[in-house]
Amino acid sequence: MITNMIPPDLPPKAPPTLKTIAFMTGLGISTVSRALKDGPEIGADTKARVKLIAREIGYRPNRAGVRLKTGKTNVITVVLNAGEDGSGFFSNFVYGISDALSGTSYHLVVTPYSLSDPMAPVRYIVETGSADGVILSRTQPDDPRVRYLLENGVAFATHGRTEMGLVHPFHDFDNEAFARLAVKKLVAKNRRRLTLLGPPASLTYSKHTHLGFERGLIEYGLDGVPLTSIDVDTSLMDVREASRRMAAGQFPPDGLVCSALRTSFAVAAGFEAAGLKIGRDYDLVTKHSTELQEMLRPEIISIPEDFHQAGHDTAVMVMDWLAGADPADLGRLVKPDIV
Amino acid sequence: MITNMIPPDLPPKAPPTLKTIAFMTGLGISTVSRALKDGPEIGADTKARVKLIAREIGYRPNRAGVRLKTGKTNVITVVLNAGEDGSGFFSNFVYGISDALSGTSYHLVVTPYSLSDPMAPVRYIVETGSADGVILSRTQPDDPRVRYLLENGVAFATHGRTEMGLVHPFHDFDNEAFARLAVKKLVAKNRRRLTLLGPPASLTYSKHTHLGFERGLIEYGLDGVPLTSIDVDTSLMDVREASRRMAAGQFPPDGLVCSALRTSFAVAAGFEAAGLKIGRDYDLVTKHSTELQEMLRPEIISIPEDFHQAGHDTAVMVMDWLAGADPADLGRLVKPDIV
DNA sequence: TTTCAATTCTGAAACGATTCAGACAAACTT
DNA sequence: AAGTTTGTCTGAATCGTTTCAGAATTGAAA
Repeated sequence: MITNMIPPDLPPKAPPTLKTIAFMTGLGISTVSRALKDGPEIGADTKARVKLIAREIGYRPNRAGVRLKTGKTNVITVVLNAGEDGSGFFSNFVYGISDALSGTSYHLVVTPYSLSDPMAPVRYIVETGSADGVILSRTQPDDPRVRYLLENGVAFATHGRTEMGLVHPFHDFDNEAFARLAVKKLVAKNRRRLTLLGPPASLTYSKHTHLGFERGLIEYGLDGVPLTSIDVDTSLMDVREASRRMAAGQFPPDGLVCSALRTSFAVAAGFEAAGLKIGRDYDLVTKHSTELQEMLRPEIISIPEDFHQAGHDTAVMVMDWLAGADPADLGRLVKPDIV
Repeated sequence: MITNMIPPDLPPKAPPTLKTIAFMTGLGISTVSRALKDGPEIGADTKARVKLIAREIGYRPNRAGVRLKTGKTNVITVVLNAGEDGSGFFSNFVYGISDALSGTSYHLVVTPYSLSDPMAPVRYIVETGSADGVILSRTQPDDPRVRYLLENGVAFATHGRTEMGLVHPFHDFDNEAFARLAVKKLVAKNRRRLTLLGPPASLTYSKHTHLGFERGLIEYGLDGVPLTSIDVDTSLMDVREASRRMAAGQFPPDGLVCSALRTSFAVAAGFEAAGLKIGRDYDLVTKHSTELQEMLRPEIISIPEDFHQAGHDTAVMVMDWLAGADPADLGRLVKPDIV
């Protein structure tokens, strides 16, 4: 607070506290406290009186007071990686969380981290007790953050699943179904030489995506090779160049499955640079999360993934856990929409 | 905190406080407090001893305690509108802020708001004292949020300028220079019938953009009409449809200036639907903030705007203000890069 | 020897909320 | 009439930090 610009005639008027209400009602502070949270040992009319005044003067519990006394921070932290914004993941995910938090007492704090030390923010949160709950993205099969949070008894939810045999809330998109569906769509366009540009191998959904791709190939009696030199985290320039070389090769794929919209644009650019035309020489299936896609390259076939819902879901799960729900009951796998 | 999963053999081990250090050193709590902040009335060796132990046991001041006593929240809040994500504004801006905050004691909380009530979050922050500083975007010429924050003595910075004759920190992109430069680029391509698809009229930078556009026209002896029925906040579908109709008209423009990348894609899609080809029948200049643009439509001429820097700048300004700097000295207008 | 000042440290109060252990009536038992 | 229960309400302690008003020790000046 900068105080030197408050008009001198308007005294700053400290915000009302329990003491204010206690004074106004003539009651004790502890009575007011209990009355506001409907304690059973407070008379009905007293409660009504206290609540009326509280509403009237716009009383809001002081967060620092509550936090100091109870240890409850009323904060949920989302830990995000700075690089992970494929068209709108970041904003949609965060707004999904805010939507879930709005109307509750929770504030949302955003903590970024570098891929070089994913544990740092999680350790900070645990050591300083700076949040009641945590939301993680970029989940790995054996995720040290998950283990650490469980060991320290902090509520959290992940975007993506783990494979550690540990129970925790998660929201995941069914990437296996996505990849299988993608293969199906390519086969429907008579594509036979398929390839997959998936997520980086370290993330759990890479496995699911590859599995779905393989299953799709088997289902239609095809064989294909997933790319290994590049993934959806590779810089767009490099993806374009790799795609160009691939397209210029002897047997370029005629069907591609790609796990991120922005990357698929780079692929299309690379193929175009090699003279291959989408829809004629090859087809491309990707995920999309914004309406942008059809403005840009309506020729790209896309299957929607809703990051807003992912954010909303994970936030609700964390709050439910904090409210006493069993984390074993919290988890959600979302099938791709078949449009 | 969920406590029921802490291994029973590892006692939770409460984090160290001043009391812990006081006990370990044999000093009083107040001495420890002063020693840690280099108070002048503490002996040099005592300070060294206290600091050594503090570092050793990983002491971190309890935020709630500090906040309760001093009123300082160590929080900076960025107030963002849910709809405003033109390709990456949100994530780049937020990461710019986090970058500036990392290494300081400030946490970043993200508060969304609906366009229907932009004052709500700002009022909440002031009334509950939930942040030391605020960062605003979508600044208007006569912005009630700015007036309100100044009146209440809360430090803040805006992304975009105001025109109220009030002094406050801001970061702004020189949209006048951008629009003028855009006209210049179109003229260089022999375009004569220009139009502008700018920001919504309510935002300050709309004025700047229109002014630059007008000046550009005058400079080259052209006349042109800015669009009024649509702006860069209009839904992409509507922009595409409006653009299609415009392109199908009797004298469609042959040069467009557009203030947002995603919108320019919709414009291009609309013109394409009307059979007009970019580079042949018309040209299009827009801003861009991601490498995506050249993957997608390299034919679109683009001038970069750096939202990461904008976030970084505004955050630093707020912290400087809080540290005692004169807000009159804080403000920055960034010229577009001439590539 | 007394007084004064400088140096270094400490206790207590305060910030706002919660909660435990009572206190005080009024209404019941027996 | 004495004791017990029930229904309401309250004081005090506590969370971790900061800060004000002293206190204790030392050395020097008078």
